Amino acid sequence: MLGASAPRYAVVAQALMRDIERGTFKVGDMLPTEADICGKFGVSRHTAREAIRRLSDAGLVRRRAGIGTTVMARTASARYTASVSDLTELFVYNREARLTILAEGWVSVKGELAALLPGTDGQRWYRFVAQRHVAGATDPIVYTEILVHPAYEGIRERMREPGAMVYKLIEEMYREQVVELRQEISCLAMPRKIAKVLGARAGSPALRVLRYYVGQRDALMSVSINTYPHDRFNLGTRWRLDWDKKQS
Amino acid sequence: MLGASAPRYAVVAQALMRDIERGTFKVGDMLPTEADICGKFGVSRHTAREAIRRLSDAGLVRRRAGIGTTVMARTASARYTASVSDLTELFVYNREARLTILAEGWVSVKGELAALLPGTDGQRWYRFVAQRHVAGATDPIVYTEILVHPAYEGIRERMREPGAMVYKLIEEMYREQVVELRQEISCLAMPRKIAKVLGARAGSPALRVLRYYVGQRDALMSVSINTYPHDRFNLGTRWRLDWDKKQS
DNA sequence: ATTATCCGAATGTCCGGACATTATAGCCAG
DNA sequence: CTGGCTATAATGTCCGGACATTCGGATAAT
Repeated sequence: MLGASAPRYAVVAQALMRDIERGTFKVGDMLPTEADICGKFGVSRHTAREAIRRLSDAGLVRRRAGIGTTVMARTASARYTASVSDLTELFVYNREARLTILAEGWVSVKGELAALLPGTDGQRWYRFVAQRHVAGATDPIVYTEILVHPAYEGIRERMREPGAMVYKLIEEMYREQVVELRQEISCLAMPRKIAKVLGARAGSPALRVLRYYVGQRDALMSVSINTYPHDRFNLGTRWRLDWDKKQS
Repeated sequence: MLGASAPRYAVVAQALMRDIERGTFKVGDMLPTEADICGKFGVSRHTAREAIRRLSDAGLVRRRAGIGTTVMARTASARYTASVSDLTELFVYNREARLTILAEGWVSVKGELAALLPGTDGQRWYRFVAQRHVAGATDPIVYTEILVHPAYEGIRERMREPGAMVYKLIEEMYREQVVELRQEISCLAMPRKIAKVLGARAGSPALRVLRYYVGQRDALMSVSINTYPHDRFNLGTRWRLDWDKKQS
């Protein structure tokens, strides 16, 4: 399995992983303590810790001071991950596109809207109706409806600045980070009203992208409803395999 | 910055990070050696290593035996990442959907197809035309055209097995892993031919999902072209913020 | 019965030292 | 000038020990 010259901690880690995979230590069980491992393998505590650290890095175990080491997973699951350094990278053309606000104001969350905003029934959110278009192009590339939680209504003063992005403004003005972005993509026939704004044919294929901006403790901060004409949308994602969370 | 009770290695790590961010150590520069850090901060080598390990885990530096520690980035870039344990999770309904092959055979890569398969002009690939449908439903949920590199043609023998997935078969039969999946989503009017198979209206909104399965050394292993009717597609992705590659 | 305190067990932090491995640079012989 | 050897410097591995911190449970006090 491992070469003769493999470091001792690697040998110990390998053995422990094998035991976890075989079920000798089941998920939820406690791994032997560091002292036990030192004794069983005849290594120093430093080496035992180095081995356990590997398991921890791989997400196989969880360590807690005063408690011990708990087995969390049976195998070091290889995962496919996609990653961007900035959310704007997800928005294809949006980065260089300019936002033009068509209308704005307070709305009560009810009916159709309440279905979109879970757990906010009855609240009043601030809404922007806007479009984005790139310099030079005649038609906009997206029609967007942006809903902002009342706690962050202050951003409305700066939404007309060039390059304004809702989540960036919230992070700047309120020092609260967007911790999660949920994105849902579906497809529909271009509604007549939106078609007019976008200069597209009503009924032609269109993409609907829902984006939920979520902060700490699952707090919903903002939602945007984006409608793209079929000829102005293309979303690419690269999913790469990595089992070790390190190894850039 | 750090509390009075912060561990020493954390203090050292913080100081080093600050120096990197301020440009005292620029990207490409060598970080001081472990011995230097021991001296400058008055800590043991173990503590210095623990501190540097933090930087390494954060992707800020790269360590090489015999060389030293090189600065790789100025800031521990917070990244938004999405992750799945299995590629099938990306395919929404596909997991429980059954594949039915409508046609198969060898095709020469040229013209329209060559534009889709970069650098394979003139090769002969194996092609499946298929559909997937879930038990109970009358109409299929997706029309799919699967192209397989000639090196993996052997999978055709097992493609009719229930639950067959191209990339799983390649991994099983050829012991080569799919290291990367590139996915491109766009939108189009449902083509007449496909509409017939799917039981959808020609010209109605449809989603086109292109998937490139890539192995080691950027080797293109398989490509699939999927067409979904608008009412049978919904793609959700969760992007989470994490600056430390650990911290499950 | 409830609360407070103490103790033991486990991981976390930190020190000192020793030798192994890896890569560079420079010297030297061919 | 080229090839190989060696010295050197850096990180990697490993040991031993010590004390700190954290947590759960047992014990004692209310």
